[in-house]
Amino acid sequence: MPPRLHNRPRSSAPVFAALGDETRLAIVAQLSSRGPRSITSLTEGSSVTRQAVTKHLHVLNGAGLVHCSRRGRESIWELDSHRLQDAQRYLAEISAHWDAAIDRLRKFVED
Amino acid sequence: MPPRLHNRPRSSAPVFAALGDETRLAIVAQLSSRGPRSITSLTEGSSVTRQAVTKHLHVLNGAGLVHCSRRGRESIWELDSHRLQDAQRYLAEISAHWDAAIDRLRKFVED
DNA sequence: GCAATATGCAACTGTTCGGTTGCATTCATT
DNA sequence: AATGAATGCAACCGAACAGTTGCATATTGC
Repeated sequence: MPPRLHNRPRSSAPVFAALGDETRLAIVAQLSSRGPRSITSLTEGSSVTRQAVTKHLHVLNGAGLVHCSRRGRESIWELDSHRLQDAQRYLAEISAHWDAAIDRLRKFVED
Repeated sequence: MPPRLHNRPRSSAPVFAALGDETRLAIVAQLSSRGPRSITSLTEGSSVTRQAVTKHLHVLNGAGLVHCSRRGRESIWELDSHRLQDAQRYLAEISAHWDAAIDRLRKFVED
């Protein structure tokens, strides 16, 4: 593996921000369940304009959650699960840590 | 367990939106690691105003991530891990489902 | 070549958001 | 009762955001 510089752990906040919109979350869910799709295909399932979907895709791309590849006249967007898993781990750590602390507190109070 | 009406599974988008801000994520992390705290105590660790912290706490509260209880002249804010775990599960499902689909696709292509 | 399809780009709009400042209120302590 | 500490409330501001419309560009298929 090549050594990578600038490798400090980036915050998960941008990922959460990207997922914090109903439309975008729906896009992510659709990509996850129905596989890589074109913009028009993604727009059909949505209630907003194609351009709105395009914008959301770029936001998701900026958060490292999706990437696209051109195929003919359409661009196929695909999910990228790494950041998703990072965010998931982050949440797991926080709630686990919290629950452990609460448990300790409860046992302490019960004495 | 009392039967709860209006129990349809609420979207995780509001939770993600609440976590999608650096300041709020820092507050959550601080509550998780240092336990329930007052607003002033949370403000000390932050770079913004007390009122800003207050606003963020209300946003987190709106997403069901924290709750507060008055003690004397200070209000103690506490983490609420349920929604956090919901969101975590949601992310786990999405990425797991996606990875499984990708695996199937790879095996299919390799034939 | 031409019509239809798929996307890209840019400007514009109303709303939400993060943050601040100023002032009022509540509570503890002496 | 009076001072200080902790919080609540409200108005305000600039920036970011979600979404739209209009038009340009590229690609497919007949």
